[in-house]
Order: sequence, then structure tokens, then C-alpha cells
Amino acid sequence: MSFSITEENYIKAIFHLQQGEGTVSTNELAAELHTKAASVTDMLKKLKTKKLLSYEKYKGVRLSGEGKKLALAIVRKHRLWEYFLVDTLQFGWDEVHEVAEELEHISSKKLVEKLDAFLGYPKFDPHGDPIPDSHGKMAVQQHINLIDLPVNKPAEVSGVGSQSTELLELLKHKHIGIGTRLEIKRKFSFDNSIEIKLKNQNAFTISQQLAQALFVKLM
Amino acid sequence: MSFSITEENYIKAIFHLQQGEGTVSTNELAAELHTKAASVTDMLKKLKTKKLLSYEKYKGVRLSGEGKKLALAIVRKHRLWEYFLVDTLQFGWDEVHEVAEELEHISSKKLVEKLDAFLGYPKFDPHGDPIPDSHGKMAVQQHINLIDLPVNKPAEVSGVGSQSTELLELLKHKHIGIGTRLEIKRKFSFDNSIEIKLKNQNAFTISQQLAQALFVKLM
DNA sequence: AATTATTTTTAGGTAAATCTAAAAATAATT
DNA sequence: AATTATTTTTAGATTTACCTAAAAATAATT
Repeated sequence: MSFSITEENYIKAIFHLQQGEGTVSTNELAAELHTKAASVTDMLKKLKTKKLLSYEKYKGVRLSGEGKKLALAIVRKHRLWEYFLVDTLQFGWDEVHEVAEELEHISSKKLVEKLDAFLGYPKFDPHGDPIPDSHGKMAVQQHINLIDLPVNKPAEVSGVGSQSTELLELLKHKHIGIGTRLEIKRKFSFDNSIEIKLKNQNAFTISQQLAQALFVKLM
Repeated sequence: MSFSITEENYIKAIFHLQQGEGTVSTNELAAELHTKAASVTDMLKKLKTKKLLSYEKYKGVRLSGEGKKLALAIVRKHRLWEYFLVDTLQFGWDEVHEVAEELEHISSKKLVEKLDAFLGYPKFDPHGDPIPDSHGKMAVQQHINLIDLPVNKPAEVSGVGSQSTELLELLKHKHIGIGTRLEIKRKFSFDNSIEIKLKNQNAFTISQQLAQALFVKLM
């Protein structure tokens, strides 16, 4: 069975909002997809007949096994293409998301497998997110939220919590990217801001919001 | 201005049927696109308002300057992706068309330019068709470098890149001259040597330097 | 518990791209 | 030139994905 780009985008959005388990509401989906609740209801009925999800009126929605499988296949393509764009074509890691949103809908299975092999079966994309393998399995991220990093523990930035251009702009300005080495020097409980020190640089403070948007791995 | 995949496919089909000059009929287009004449008429009206073509009722269509520009951009993407699939991902040259039909609609201009650079600005795709450059110019085919000849395409030696006695000595020894019929059986990326087969003879390999000094025309 | 607020669904409509069937224009043939 | 055949266009429907506005269900608050 094959699915339209729109259908695939719904499945992907539900997968992201579901995160592990739980149920997703119509309004949440409408917001995520920049559409209206009425449109979402229509599409959920349709996707239900295609057995990609379970849906009861007013009860929210969750992906079926089939739905999860499809979602993982799309995520796999998205992240492999991001890896390709950065690693092979020398894109900046902050400019690949939009392009990958288009490339993830290319249907050829053989293409995905050959691309994966060419890239050397990478396990994480340029934002630090794990790439599902051809069976849908992905590596567990030993990433912790920067806000939870203990003071004076050296760590390396390994992922970002969102792809918003606003966040990427701020990170660029602060010279923070995937792979940046840093440690926390102080935590201020007044506003939950933290003072961090990048390797070979002076310390500066960042907001709680920014810290929560960054993931690091201990070294 | 941006165009739907369907619109792009119409423009591409008209471009192919037009071939150089001339006008394209509604029925020809319907056949090419596996659709019905009535649908074609509708779309032609629409594309006319977008100034991609000139169209008068019952008189057929031809692309405008803008239309040709768009067609060349799509052809460029199609052929670059085909080259990528064969050259980088090791697809067979006979299995890339369908995939390229999807990839040619990816919109990012930056992606196309970076892909072109990564591939080394190839001039011909794996089928021997010329790849338009970023300005829409493409090489004229009847005199291509042997190094750019696709595998298994019969060709005839039509020129040499130098008149040095060293080259001519080598050519004499290999029994290669103007008018010699040959085709490439394999390309070896290790040293860019190629295995060629002369008509009615066994195959043998020649160096990159020699291949670059020979021009052939497709037959 | 009753009322108010929010969320979700239904009902009815629009735009894009397609279709079939019938009408109009052009081309071919006697 | 008149008739027949072919091509092309119009007219009216269908499907997908979306919308607005109103109704129905659920949740929150007094």
C-alpha cells in the first residue's frame, strides 16, 4: 500500500507527539501540522480505514503497529538524508531540515538501503538524533538534558530539542553546535539560568529555555 | 513562483515532445502523460495564465522562455540525480529512471548546486544525455570525451585530443583510429581506467589519460 | 450539579486535478 | 464542396485535502 505525502506527514506528526506511549489529541495535531481541527478529524477517519492508527471519536488517536512501522521508515529516511546533506554535500547542520522534509517522501526502498550503505550505516543524524535501521531499531541516546548536567562535569553537545530557526539562530550566535565541548560552572535558582564555559572560552550564562533545548553526553 | 509536481510534469512533457522547435498537440500530451485530452486542455489554460507557454485553442502549445527555463531546470535535476544514483550509489544505469522521476521535483536550488559540485560537474548522464548546467546550457552531444561515454553505449571514435607522436604511437599499437567502433564495458574508480571493447575484438583496459584524449560520437 | 468554557465533530463548500459524455472546430475523404 | 472522421474543447462530476460555521461532546468552574 502506498500513502500520500499528506498522509505520511500526519503519521510522522502523530509519532512525534506520541513519543513512546500516550494518546494524541485533535488540537495538538492541528497545531503541529498548521491546519485546523476539522481537517484533522477528516484525515483521522481516513487513516483509520487504512489501519494505520486507532481512533475513537473524542478519544484521541494512537498509531497501530503498521502506523509505527511507517513512521519509523519516514524518520529513517529523514535522518539519513540529513546525514547525507551534511556529511557528503557539506551543508551546515542548521540548514538541512527543510530539504530533508521533502526528501523523506521519496519512495524507493532500494534508494534508502543504498544510501545507508554509502554513508556507512550512521547511527545518529547531525542533530544527534538516532537513525532507525532497516528494521526500525535505533540506538538509545545516552543524551541528558543540559539542565540536568552536574556542575563541572565536562560534556559534549550531542543534540538539540527543536529545529526552529529561532533556536538555531541563537546557537549560531553563541557558537554552540553539535560536538561543542562545555561544562556548567554555576546554576542560578532565581531564574534557573546556568553559567556555562565552552572549551577555551570565557564563561557566560544562558537561559533555562536554551538549556532545556540542548542535549549533551558526558565524556 | 512555485509549481506543483503535476505542473512540472506537464512542462517537462511539452519540452520533450517539442524537441527544439515545433508545436505540441493536446492528444500527444495526453498520451505522453497517460491522461485524457480534456484534462490536458484544463491544465494548458492554467499554465498559460502562469506564462509558462503560449496556447491558442485548437492550435497546440509551445513553451515560453520561462517555460523552457523551468523545463531545463527539471531536466538538469533529473539527470544529475541519475548520475548520482549510478556513480555514487552503484545503481544499474537501467534502474534509475523511476527514482529520478521523483527526485527531480525536490525544490532546493542549493541542493542541486551542491550535488553538481560533489559529482564533479558531469556533462552527461548515465544514458549519454547531456546535463544542462546551472544556466540551462548543455553540451552538444556528437563529440563527447570517451571518459564521459556511458557503459555499454556503442560509439565511434571521432577525434583525438592531441597530435603528439606519443599518443599516436599508442593508438596505433591498440589498433584505435578515427572511425573505430567501440563501447565501454566497465569503469574502475580506483584509477579511472576503463575497459573497452572494440567491435569484433576482446575487451581490454585503457588508462584515464588515454580515455581523456579520445573523442567519440554516439551511434 | 449546573453552568460555562473548551475541544471535537458534523455539515456544507472550495480549489486542484482528474474523469466521461456531448458539442464544437478542424482535418481528411469521397 | 459536402460529408465523414478526428481532434479538441466545454460542461458537469468526482476525489483529495483543505476551509468556516454551527452543533455536539467533554472538561472545568462556580
